[in-house]
Amino acid sequence: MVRNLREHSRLGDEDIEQIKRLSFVVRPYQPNEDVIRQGDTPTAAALVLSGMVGRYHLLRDGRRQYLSFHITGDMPDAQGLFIEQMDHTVCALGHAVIAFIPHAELVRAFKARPALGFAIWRETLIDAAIFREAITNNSARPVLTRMAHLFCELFYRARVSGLTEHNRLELPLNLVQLGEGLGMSIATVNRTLQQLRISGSVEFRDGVLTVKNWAKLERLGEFEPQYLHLKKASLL
Amino acid sequence: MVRNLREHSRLGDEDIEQIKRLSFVVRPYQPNEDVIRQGDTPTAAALVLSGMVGRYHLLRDGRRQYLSFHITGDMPDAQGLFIEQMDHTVCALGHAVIAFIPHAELVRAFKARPALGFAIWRETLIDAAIFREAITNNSARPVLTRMAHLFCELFYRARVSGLTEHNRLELPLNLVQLGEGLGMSIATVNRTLQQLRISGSVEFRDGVLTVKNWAKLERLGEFEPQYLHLKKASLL
DNA sequence: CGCTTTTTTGAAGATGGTCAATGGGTGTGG
DNA sequence: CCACACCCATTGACCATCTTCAAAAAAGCG
Repeated sequence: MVRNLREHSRLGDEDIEQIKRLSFVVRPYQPNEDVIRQGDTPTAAALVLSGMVGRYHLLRDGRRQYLSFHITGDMPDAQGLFIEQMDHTVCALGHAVIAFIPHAELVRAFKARPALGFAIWRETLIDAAIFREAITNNSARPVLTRMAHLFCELFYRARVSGLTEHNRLELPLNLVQLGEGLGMSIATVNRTLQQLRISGSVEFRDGVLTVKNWAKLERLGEFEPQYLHLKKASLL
Repeated sequence: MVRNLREHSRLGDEDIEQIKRLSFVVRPYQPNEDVIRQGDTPTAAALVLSGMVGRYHLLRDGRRQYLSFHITGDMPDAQGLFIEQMDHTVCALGHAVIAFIPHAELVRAFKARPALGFAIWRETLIDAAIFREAITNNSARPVLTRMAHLFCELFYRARVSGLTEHNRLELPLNLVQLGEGLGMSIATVNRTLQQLRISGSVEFRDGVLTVKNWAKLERLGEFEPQYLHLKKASLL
């Protein structure tokens, strides 16, 4: 958590101390298991310790729309701190381990150390920037570009957090979930994956993303990482 | 601003006092004039005093993707407080008047009165909830539902803020901008508007939205306002 | 090995996009 | 006052993209 906040915010020793004093509960999750559901009122904030989680809206007809994907170090429901009712569901994608920090303790820490609150506030703002990019991605880009862009974003974020091995990233998603995130049918997901593979830029198979040619992938996805607001600018 | 924060947050007298002490600069804008541009580093936060503003991403090919629309009382760039570089542009839709409050003063106020900071934090979180809904709307709903949903959201928010006259709302948008917000071509926007008009639920003409049948519009748009996290639950 | 789940493929069809032309309204200048 | 230009809305025809549906192949898993 500390490492992650430092990716984008300056924190003093006392802020770090304050973080270390926070209590928490840890719990593992099965693939596809919900962590918090739409309509719930959480009293603790989740922090991903390992694995991945996703957030999704449930549609009238039972379909899902995935809104974002989160990796180790992310707080996928920080908004629960100041918004009573969840308007979406958070669920584990593969196996995941989550820590829960009581809201009351966090709020107390923010009052003692405003800078800590500002850092987490900033994290929720970056979250919003990622949502904005998803609006643009899903609304205005053709399917190939759209998928390439998502892969760029996921790989880039994982890279910054040190979660990639060389050019590989574990991505516990299936075609259905990819489609539910990108707003395309499973058939199109499959065919688009093939196009990407043929292009030699990236390959996604069996839950592993392998970047063959980052420059090409970035170009295909029209990816410009400024919106992620991370310090390490262009590291690839 | 006070009225708006109170729609969703509890504030004490001292918080209100703190707000009243903030200094600001007011400036009018022409239709389509940019308020803050992608890449800029703002030092003051904008508050809409009258009119409407929109936020948009600029695409490679020069097209725009509108991300959200904001009405009187909104702070469309609160994220600028803790994010240095704008990742999108804010622009006036019709004629608009904007107040600018220096970031430094706001941060000082937050340190003095954490509850005030939490209230504005909450506002940025509701913003994010609106973005999430836009992802779902633009990715997973057919054009008629999608447009109906947007109209529901805009009318509902305006209604809560007391900006509607009976069943009418001034919406300084043209078909191009509607299309750029909903991810559809101008031809489809036009044809979809006609369908809505024929359905007898809503009419949009010459920058005025007229709700003929709210219940029907809500049904068409699969609109469920919980995601707006406003206190006044179902007021229509 | 049988069962389920996931991926892959093909063909048909619908939705929405592109393009091009038309029309209405408004403002400007001759 | 009229002619013209310009912006925005409107319409039609054609076409591309993507979805749907159905079925087969492949991959886990008891």
